[in-house]
Amino acid sequence: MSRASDTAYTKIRAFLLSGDAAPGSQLTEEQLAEIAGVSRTPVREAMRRLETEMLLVRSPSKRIFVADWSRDDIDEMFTLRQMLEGHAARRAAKRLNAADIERLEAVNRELHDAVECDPPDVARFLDANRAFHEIITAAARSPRLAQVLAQLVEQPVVLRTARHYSVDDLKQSARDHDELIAAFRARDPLWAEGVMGSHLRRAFHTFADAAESSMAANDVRSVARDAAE
Amino acid sequence: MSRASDTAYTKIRAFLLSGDAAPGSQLTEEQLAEIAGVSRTPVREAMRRLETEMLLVRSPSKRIFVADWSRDDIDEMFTLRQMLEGHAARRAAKRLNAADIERLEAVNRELHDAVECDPPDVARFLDANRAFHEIITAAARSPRLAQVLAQLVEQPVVLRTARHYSVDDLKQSARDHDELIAAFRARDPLWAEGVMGSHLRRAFHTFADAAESSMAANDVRSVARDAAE
DNA sequence: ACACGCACTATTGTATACAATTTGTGATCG
DNA sequence: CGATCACAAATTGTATACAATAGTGCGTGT
Repeated sequence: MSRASDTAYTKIRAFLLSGDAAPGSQLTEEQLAEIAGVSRTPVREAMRRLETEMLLVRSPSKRIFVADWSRDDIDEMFTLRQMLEGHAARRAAKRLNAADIERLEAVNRELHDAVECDPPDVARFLDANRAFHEIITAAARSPRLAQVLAQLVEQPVVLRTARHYSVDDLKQSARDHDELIAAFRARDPLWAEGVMGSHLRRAFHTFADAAESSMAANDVRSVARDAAE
Repeated sequence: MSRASDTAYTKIRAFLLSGDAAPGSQLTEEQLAEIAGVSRTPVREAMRRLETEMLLVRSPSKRIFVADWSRDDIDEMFTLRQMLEGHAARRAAKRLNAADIERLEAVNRELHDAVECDPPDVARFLDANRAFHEIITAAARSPRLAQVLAQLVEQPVVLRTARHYSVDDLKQSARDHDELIAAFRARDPLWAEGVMGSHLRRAFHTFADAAESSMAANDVRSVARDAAE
């Protein structure tokens, strides 16, 4: 993270996830430069990245605002992820070798541990979860697919989702991973795709249910603030 | 196109498609700045965009090279497009209104005209084709889907593909569009998805066949140069 | 009172100079 | 002869100053 533009990216991203950034509010390059502690030049590069990740949006007159996702946006995100990660799982099933599966199991043991300790360690869960999905994406051996997915898997959403998980949800998530590994061992692409699909779709509903019960209006703003505490 | 960074984007892109840029060759920011006639700052922004579109590639040491697509890359691109545009067609079938369909028909009449005149007007065909697909993508009403697709539909590939089209291929393409419109009129999502799928998959094979027969090695370089004349 | 326009402010866009990093080259030593 | 280190050249990265543009508010004329 030595490069200033990477520093800027990381810090601005952290700022956007911290909850101090109200969705829909305007930001200026200078503000962000101050937050990141670098000049505007690297900030602009970081902004481009955050824009393609849709964490920031630009008005027609080039001013920048904190993204404000509707429930439909989140739905669409999970739908696309299901389609693309399902495809990744299908390809991975044909390509994963014994060593890869070994790594998946190691990561998933870590994930189980994070869930079963008391209290569950959500940060560790998230790390292991991300590693797990990344191994599968990498095994699909499709650079474009990997790139598109990276752009689509907004960690803020994953984070918010995980915060709404009950212990049972977390355990079910770990069991999904177990079953995925089984599908990979069997080299069964359709099994893998199916498990991945229900895994992600359930995640969406966990999020949507929690969001609905914890907010008044039909958007996710209050959830964002809630999750950020 | 007043902004220098947009100018840079357009000009560099044109340069990359012109064939003067040998795939795999290194470029420097300064060279590109000269080509675009602006300073390095806007060039860097343009480069970021071209990088996410995978027209440019960066080495680990941050040097930039003209992208060099393998046959597998192209295959993967069409596969992802089929998946995502199929999804778009499915959604569009449920959302297109009478006016939208009217516009689709107008664009497709234009496309038919471009094909049926002698000799066929490939540039007009490409314009109409792009417009047609964009109407459908827009009708899917999914900003993320639209963004991902825009990134995936590399015009260079579409261009190369179209250059290999015979008159019959062009006519079949126009007929596919006719059938898509019929599916939309019937509001049948699965019909629309199916037609879109075969439409794109056939395009891939037209490209792959032509590429194979017109080159010695197992890559697309010679095709790229050929298409660029 | 309201619309219009004009100046002023805030913000983004571009160029350039300089710093940091990487790569290439050649001399020196084993 | 080959490896390695040091230094030079090429390239990318960052900061800053200035230019262009969009938004804001105030004053004036009707």
